[in-house]
Amino acid sequence: MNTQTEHLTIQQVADATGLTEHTLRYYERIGLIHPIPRAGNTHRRYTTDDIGWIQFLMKLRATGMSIQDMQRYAALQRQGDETLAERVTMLRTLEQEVVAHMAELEEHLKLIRYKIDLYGAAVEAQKECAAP
Amino acid sequence: MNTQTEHLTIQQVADATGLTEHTLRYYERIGLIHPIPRAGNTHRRYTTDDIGWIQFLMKLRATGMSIQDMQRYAALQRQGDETLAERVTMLRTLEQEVVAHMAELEEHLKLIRYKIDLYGAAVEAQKECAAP
DNA sequence: CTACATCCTAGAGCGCGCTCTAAGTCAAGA
DNA sequence: TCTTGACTTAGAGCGCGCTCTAGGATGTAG
Repeated sequence: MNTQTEHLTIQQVADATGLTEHTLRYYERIGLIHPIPRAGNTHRRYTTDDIGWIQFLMKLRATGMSIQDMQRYAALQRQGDETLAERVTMLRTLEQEVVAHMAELEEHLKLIRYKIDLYGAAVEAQKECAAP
Repeated sequence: MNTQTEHLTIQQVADATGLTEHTLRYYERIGLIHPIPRAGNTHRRYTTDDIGWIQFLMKLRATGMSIQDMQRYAALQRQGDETLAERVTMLRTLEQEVVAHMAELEEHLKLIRYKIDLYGAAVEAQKECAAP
């Protein structure tokens, strides 16, 4: 299951994920990321698995999941398999929220496009009137 | 073009739109809503047109447009027809952003569903093992 | 050994979008 | 006349999700 191959610095992980070093430390502090083992008891050494988890976190964020819910999810994840059912429940809830959000966006997109067409035509008309 | 029929109190507008009175005053203060005329020089009296505009604002917000951009849009709107072209440009930009955002959500939705299926199956397997 | 980059922690600060407070005005009804 | 309650303003406060600072420790190349 684990494919921990490298020992990556925080900078490398920042580059790989697009998060800043600040944010990576912050995520660890608030429990979104497990306590990263240290080289010489100070400098963090991440694994490629950690990058995978961080990228998953970023996807959860991008769907609109709150930090609080992500903390809950991360805590469950760390507790192991007996929390699978609860995690599935969380994901199902998220799925429904995302679907609803997309439907709302779709709806608003229609209005935006309607206005673009309407105003776009008016702009064309303005140009004609301005012409000799 | 205008269909101003009623003179509505701020409370009625709050009820009609779902915004709070606080937020309505805030939106007016920062220029998202034009200065609402007053009854007896104090109490605001909205029109049904105002409600339409506010509902449009709420849709812009729901698409993710920032307050700053909405201020710009509202200012253009008040300047009149010669700003139509610029407003169309803003709407086109917004359209693209919404489309991109929806594509991202769609992508993440796939992952969420994949995990639901995967973990869901694992949960079923757990139940079977627990059974006599 | 020195210089320099990189990393560390704890905690303060920030931008956004509201949300609420305090103190006061005003109008209508008992 | 008095009370009640809806409304007003200016400005403070808040929750979120980072983002940055200060001050210090550590690792690596020359």
